[in-house]
Amino acid sequence: MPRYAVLATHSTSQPESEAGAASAVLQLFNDDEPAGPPLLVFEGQLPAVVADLEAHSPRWVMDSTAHWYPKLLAAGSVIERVWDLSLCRMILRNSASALATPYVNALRSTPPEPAGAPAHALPPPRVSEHQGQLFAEPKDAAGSLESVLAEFADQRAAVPDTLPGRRLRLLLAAESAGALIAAEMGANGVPWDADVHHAQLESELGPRTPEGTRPPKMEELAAELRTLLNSPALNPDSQQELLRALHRAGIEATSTRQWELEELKHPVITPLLRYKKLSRLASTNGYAWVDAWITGGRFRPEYVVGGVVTGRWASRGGGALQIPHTIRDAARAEDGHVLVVADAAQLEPRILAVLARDAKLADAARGRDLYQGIADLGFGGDRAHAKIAMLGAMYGATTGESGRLLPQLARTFPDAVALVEAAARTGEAGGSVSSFLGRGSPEPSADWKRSQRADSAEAQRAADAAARSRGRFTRNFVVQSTAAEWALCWLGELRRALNAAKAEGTDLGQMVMFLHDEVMLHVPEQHAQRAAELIEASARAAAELLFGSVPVDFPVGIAIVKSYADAK
DNA sequence: TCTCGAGGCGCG
DNA sequence: AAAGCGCGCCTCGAGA
Repeated sequence: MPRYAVLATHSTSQPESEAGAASAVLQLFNDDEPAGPPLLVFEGQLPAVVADLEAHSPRWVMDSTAHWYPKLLAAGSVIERVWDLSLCRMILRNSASALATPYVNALRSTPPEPAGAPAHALPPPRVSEHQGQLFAEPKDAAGSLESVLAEFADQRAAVPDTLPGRRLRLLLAAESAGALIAAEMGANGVPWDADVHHAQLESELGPRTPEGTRPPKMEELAAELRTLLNSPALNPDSQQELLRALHRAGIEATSTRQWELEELKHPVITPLLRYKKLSRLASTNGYAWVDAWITGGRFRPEYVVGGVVTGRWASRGGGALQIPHTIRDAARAEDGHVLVVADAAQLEPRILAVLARDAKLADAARGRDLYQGIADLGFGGDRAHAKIAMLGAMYGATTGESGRLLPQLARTFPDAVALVEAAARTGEAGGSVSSFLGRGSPEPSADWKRSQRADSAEAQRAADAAARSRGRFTRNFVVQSTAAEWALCWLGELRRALNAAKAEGTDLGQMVMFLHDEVMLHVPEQHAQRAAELIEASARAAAELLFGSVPVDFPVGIAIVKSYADAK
């Protein structure tokens, strides 16, 4: 009964045999004792070996779930639990809850990873306590057995047996589980009806034209713009040309942003805004997008766990997290199925209520409509103002209506406002803040630190602006990162529940999409209600797992629909 | 010719 | 209605 199954790349100088190269090496552990020698696994045999071992529910240990798991999934092998070294490494690097072991210190002394780089393509630093140095160029991104074993031990040793340590351990487990879910969702994909999408494009843009040419309805609008602006050669895709043409027509715009154009009164504004809308649709989610991303009736994006500093997922390719509402009608359940779409209602202010132990805000958060609750307690029932004030407090708004409403919010919910203000002050001073489970905000960059040593009035203004900007980041970080943890726990609990149901013989369907605080399941029609119940139970379990017993509700809105467009 | 930043806008 | 946070993708155009 192996407790851990460590998966690594088999590195050898031996020439490939007739059977092919050994692609992987497996080391099983009973508790902390190796259960026999490492096991070489040849190309193509790995999924079967994994599936066999999975009967014992080991925790798999691997450098990168994103590297290994898609191959296993493609062969039908599902993993229950994993410890993802790459993801844990990123968390430990920034976490104030991690012990300052040589391993953690070595991580912290490496230069920050380039922002936005693909998580599994980052060069994984190899740390050896014996040599006390980092190897910048690993032989293989999937890791050798020696390095995987060493780093696993290093990572476990970096988590103390304290309350912050136990929370950190939960975070590492949840992040790793997220890697499994992300790979599974990516493999499942959102059921996508290309015909519906094409019909939508045709009605908006007109019939498909050759690549590199303007769709008919955009061409018509472009002609109209040229006439209205008296600019026969205008290319409306060029901001510079467009701005010049607007100025020539006496329109005093400083940019071509939608919101600025909307303020202006001129016959050209309406067709121009229409052109920009269509242009966006055509270029980002047009015919080419369907060609590139819809295969076998599914949209299969790549989710990037750990791709956002706050712990949210990012995505790569297809703009999976930015699917516009206008084309969501193309996300359609297959025959005999429905989409069960659930979203956590006003997640971030509810999280703030817990973080700040703000009893008043917790009162407001009891029930479905938190903003109405805030309005009733502090804004004379004015929901719109309550919402603007709350969002402004979490984002750091200083101007406009949102800024003006902040004092009113602070009077009613002093603890909640004090918490985000304190996070802002910490960030402005160059400090770091943390999520509830211990995901730390990144250190300020070297440029930022340099900016704070201003030697002139002008530089001082820039320094202050940079400080305020970082304050807004850390202010939001505490809320967004903890919300991401709640969502991760929600997904983890839901996955466990779905797998348990499956083990008992009921296939409730697949998780097919995740969007920060929203999850979509593709479910056999007859099980829709049961799936909805599991989603709600998972939300309650997530809050309990994360926070224990707290007086804040985390309601989820659930829609059972055939088309994603009908989800809200 | 290619790369890369800015501007803009889609999502939460 | 936009503003304050976090992202990814597209186009243009400047510069190597």
